[in-house]
Amino acid sequence: MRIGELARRAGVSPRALRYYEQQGLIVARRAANGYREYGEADLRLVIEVRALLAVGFTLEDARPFVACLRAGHESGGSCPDSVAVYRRKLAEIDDEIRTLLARRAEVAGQLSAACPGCVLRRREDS
Amino acid sequence: MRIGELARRAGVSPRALRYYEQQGLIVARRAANGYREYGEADLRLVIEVRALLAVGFTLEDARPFVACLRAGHESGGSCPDSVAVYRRKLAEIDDEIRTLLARRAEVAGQLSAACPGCVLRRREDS
DNA sequence: CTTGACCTTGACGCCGGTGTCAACGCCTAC
DNA sequence: GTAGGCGTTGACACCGGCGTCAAGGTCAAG
Repeated sequence: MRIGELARRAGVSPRALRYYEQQGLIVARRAANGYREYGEADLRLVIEVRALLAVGFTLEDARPFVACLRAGHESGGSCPDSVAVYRRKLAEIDDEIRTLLARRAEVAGQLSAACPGCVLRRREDS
Repeated sequence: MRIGELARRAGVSPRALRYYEQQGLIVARRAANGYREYGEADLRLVIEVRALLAVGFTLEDARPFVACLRAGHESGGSCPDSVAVYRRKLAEIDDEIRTLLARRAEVAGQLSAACPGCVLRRREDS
């Protein structure tokens, strides 16, 4: 199938697919006229990438997953490199959550300091 | 004082101060030779802005705080517009935290699905 | 032959807060 | 005079994942 059909089926834009190829993920073979030709397996790759992007992964993060699928594994996350990325991502997310919680506390503190009584309506702000 | 001294005292770069001015915050008066001239009050403004940026506010968010300080209030957060920004920011932060928690759960779920036993070492992943 | 839907590559725009460089002016000290 | 340490404006670079437009090639249907 060509890029338009794959894009429709995967729910992405052709531009995104070309970008993925430019980044070295999901490289298509070319027809005689220069058009990109994709197979069914590529649809799975795109869906995997989109799922990863949706949960905050970068394209760089998605690389091992694509490689894992292309290596024939049923799940993109079942290879050691993918698992490593999973772990790293979990750590990053935890860091961000901690940062946000600290910020939230800081902002809430500033608010209650600048405008006493403004935050009181809630209970668990101690 | 001129821009270099203010920058040193506030712990920011002259470039940042020019940018704040370009954005309409902390506009300096000009000396005869065109140099920016700042007063002590401006130091407080810069410090306020930096404190807000440090907790995730944008320059746009910082605007009411600067206006509040320039209006003579002791705290930049004690004006109604500032309080509104505080509240909005708290809501935004809470949203981000919720999003991150959902992502964390999703990633942890995918990891445990792709690699059963990888996540088991911890207890509170239910 | 022409239309029109599809494809190609290349390149700029976006967002925010700067860093960095260019090319120049001001002012003091030697 | 001149060195050099300050200031000025203007403009490009960055990051990521595309959107969007430009200018053109391909191919099937009418």
